[in-house]
Amino acid sequence: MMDTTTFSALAEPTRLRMVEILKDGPLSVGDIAERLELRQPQASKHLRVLLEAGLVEVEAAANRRNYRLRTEPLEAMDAWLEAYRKLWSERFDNLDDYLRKLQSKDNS
Amino acid sequence: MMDTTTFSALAEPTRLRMVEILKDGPLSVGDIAERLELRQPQASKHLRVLLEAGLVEVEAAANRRNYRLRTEPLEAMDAWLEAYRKLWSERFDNLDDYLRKLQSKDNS
DNA sequence: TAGGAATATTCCCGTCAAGGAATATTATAA
DNA sequence: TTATAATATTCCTTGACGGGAATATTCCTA
Repeated sequence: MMDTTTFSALAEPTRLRMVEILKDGPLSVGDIAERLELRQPQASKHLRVLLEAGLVEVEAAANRRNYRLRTEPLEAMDAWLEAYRKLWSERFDNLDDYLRKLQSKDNS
Repeated sequence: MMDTTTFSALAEPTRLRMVEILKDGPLSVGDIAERLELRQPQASKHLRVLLEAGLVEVEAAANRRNYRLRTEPLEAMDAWLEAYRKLWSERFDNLDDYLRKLQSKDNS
């Protein structure tokens, strides 16, 4: 059973971009706001949602607050997806079978 | 760049359950409503969202409409996750390194 | 301790999504 | 063609969400 909180958090385009930006390392609120061309309050608000979803963590550094990506929810998504991967690999196998049959017909 | 449509669709618990139920094969609206204890209109409405998100496809069969899971959006999620997998595998590697160092210290 | 930079929070407003109930639509069978 | 089963759509209401603007908070530094 997958927690929909992660999906909710990532369903907002700005927050998805935040996650993508944070992939390369922690950033302060100001940096994030600047890169995404957001006003600071909006950045803080979206970061709060990501924080409560467990997708980021904060570390206070002097005046700044550095947000770092947390991978646990993404790992959970990855694990959730596991049950579905066989669906498209099966299809691929079927196609593979089909192509093999075609080839053996060609050779006969 | 990941389309947030998939996340939006899956952010709703009922729709996520629909996807999970459809993993084992196509189902009619009535079957879905029954299994999830939904009223039929709500089932239809949620299925419409999934349909527009490309997460399901419909096939009319007599009086029924059978909804089948489509894997493309899930494959896209899987591909999107790829860029993040190294984040937790790296951590694992670091832990692995750490444990190796501990062990070599023990042996000295 | 006062000032200022960085960040968080609150309030307000408009929009949108979801459920309930009723109704419309489609297709089958008699 | 008509009755009925299965499904879709509409209307209504309510609550949550996101942006803007203003303000509060926190922490450093002079």
